[in-house]
Amino acid sequence: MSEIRRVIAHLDIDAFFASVELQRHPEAHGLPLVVAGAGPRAVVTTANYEARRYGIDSAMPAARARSLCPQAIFIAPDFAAYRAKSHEVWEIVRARFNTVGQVGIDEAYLDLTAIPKPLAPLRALVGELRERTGMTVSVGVGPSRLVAKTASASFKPAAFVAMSREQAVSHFASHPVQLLQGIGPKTAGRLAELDLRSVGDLQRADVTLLGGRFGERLAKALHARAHFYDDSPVEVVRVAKSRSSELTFPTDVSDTGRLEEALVQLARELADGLRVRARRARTVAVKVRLDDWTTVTRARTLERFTDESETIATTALALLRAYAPPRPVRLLGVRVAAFEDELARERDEAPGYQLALPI
DNA sequence: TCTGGGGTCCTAGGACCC
DNA sequence: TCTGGGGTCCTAGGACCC
Repeated sequence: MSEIRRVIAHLDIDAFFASVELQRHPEAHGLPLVVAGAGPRAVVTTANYEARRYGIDSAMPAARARSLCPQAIFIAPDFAAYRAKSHEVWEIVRARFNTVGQVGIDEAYLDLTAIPKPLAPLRALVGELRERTGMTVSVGVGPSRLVAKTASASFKPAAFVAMSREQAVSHFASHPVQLLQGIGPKTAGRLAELDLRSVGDLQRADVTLLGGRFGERLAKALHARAHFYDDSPVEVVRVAKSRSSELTFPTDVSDTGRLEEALVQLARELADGLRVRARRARTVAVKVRLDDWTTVTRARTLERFTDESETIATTALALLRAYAPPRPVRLLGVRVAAFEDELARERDEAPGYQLALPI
C-alpha cells in the first residue's frame, strides 16, 4: 500500500453573514451585530465577534440573544446577498486553485497535494480575498480534511495554521470531544457516561470497551477521529440527493385546511426548484413536527419520476391525511429524493433520440 | 429562552426475489 | 414439513453539519 502524503486546506469565511452585513452597514463596525429573523421563533444565523462576547452564538433563539445583549444591532438575513458574495469569493478561489470542494455557503476544502510549496500561494489568496471581497478567511492546513478543519475552526478568526496529524493529536488532546467533527451533543453525552470527555480520553480509550457501547463500526470511527486519521477526499463535484422545503409556523396550527394549504405551497416551491434544475424525483416525503417537538416523516415512492407541483402536492397531501397529526403542528415540510440519473435524462431528451421499445 | 432551514449519512427492519 | 441465506428496495428515525 503506497502512502501518499496529502496536503489539504480548509477555508472558512469568518462570521460570514455578519461580515456581509457590516459592509452594508459600516456604522455598525466595532459594535455587536446579530443576523436573525424577526419572527417569534427565529434563531440567530450569525453573530459577529463583538456579539459573541456576550455569549451569543449561531442557532440560539433570537429572543435569548436580545436579552443577552439588548443593545446589539439585529438584522434580518438576506440570503440572496450572501449567495452573491459567496459566489464572488469561491470564484476567486477556483481561479487560483484546481481542486476546490465547496461545503456549504462559507467553507471549502482545497487539495494542494500537487503544489510544491502551497503555503505562499495560499497566503496570497487570503490577501486577495480580503482586498477584492472584504471577507476575512480562516485557513487550516493539514494531511486530511479533519486536521485542516479542526485547525481553522479552533484558531479562527483570521487563522492561518498548518499542522501535522501528530501535532493535532497532541495539541487537541485537552479539548472536549465535541471539537471533533461528527461528535455532537448526543455522542459527547454517551462518551461522558464512559468518563470520556476530552479528545485525549478518547485517544486512550479501549476500542473493545467503546465497541460494547457504540458498536464496532462507530467505535473504530470515533477512535480514528480522536487520532485524526481521515482519508476522505476533497469532492469537487457534489450532486444533491434530495431537496426539501419546510416551514415553522409562528404559532402552532391545528386547522386541517390551513395545514393542507401550507403543504401545497411547499410542494409548489419544491417543484419549481426541480424544474429550474432540470431534475425529477421519484420519492415524495412529508415531515411533521408537533407542538411537543415529536417529529414524524412519511414517504412514498412513485411509479414514475416527476417534477410536477400537482403530483408532488397530491402525494404529500395523501401522506399528511394518512398520518392525521394528533396534536397541534409546529412545522411542516416536503422533501423529494431518488432523483433521476442526470445523464440518463439528457440522453432520453436529446433531440432525435428514440428509445428502442420492445415490440 | 424554547429550539430555523437546508442538507448528508447511518441503522434497522420488512417485503420480496432468487 | 421445515428450514436457508443473500441481495435489493423501501421506509422511519436519529445524529450531525453549515
